[in-house]
Amino acid sequence: MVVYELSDEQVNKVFRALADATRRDIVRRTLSAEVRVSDLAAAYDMSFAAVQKHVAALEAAGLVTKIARGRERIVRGQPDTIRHVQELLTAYEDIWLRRIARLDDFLADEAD
Amino acid sequence: MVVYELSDEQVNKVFRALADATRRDIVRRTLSAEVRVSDLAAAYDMSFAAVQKHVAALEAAGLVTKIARGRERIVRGQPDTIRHVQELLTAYEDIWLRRIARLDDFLADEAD
DNA sequence: GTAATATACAACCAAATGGTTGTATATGAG
DNA sequence: CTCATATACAACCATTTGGTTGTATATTAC
Repeated sequence: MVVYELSDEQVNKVFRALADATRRDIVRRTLSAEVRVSDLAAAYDMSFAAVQKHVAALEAAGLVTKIARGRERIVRGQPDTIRHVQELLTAYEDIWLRRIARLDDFLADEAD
Repeated sequence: MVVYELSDEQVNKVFRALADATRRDIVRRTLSAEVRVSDLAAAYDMSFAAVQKHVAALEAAGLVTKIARGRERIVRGQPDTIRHVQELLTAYEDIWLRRIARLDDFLADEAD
């Protein structure tokens, strides 16, 4: 049920974006409510520009989108991308399960 | 059903480790079969030491384990850690779903 | 015992990352 | 119109990353 494949580079960006506690917190906040960039900036002990960069990284990864509302920018989390990563990890689990299945078959054959 | 919580730093390492196509490929290979470090090194167009570093990053993240067998090191994927990341992402989806539920409640109240 | 193999690890380097400050621009308030 | 607010973005810097080569050590093969 995958809508479109992400390129390796896109997948890199998504995982890279999630590899930072501040960015994960931004994703959490923007999934539960729409917030302005300055709301986010107020939440962390770093400069506005630093938070801006984190939001930009998340946006490039497709984990959030920014829409203009007057002079403000509303940041919204993108659950679709989260789901996409989950599907990717499920594919890894499937690889593992197939291996287990092969081992089971092997053991069953041995028992004959 | 989370067995133990991963620290922010551990989560960082896991996502960081997955943010590289070579490392994701190593995870795939080691999930479907046990391979030696040199088997992996033979698979990529980079030095043995570079592959060693990738394996070390995955090991630090808990995505693979290395066990000694004579002079060889057998690398095995760790599906538990994959599953842990999936659970983490499910928590994000839940945040989103709770938001949707709140919005639904709000709309239902409006309709009264 | 000697040679070959498998791995480990240090030192080095270029590029990317994650922060900073400073400046510019667009919008809203009075 | 003027001032304050919200954002954008460039330049800079220290640290980390992802690769390299070179050297050392442990195990296996002959």
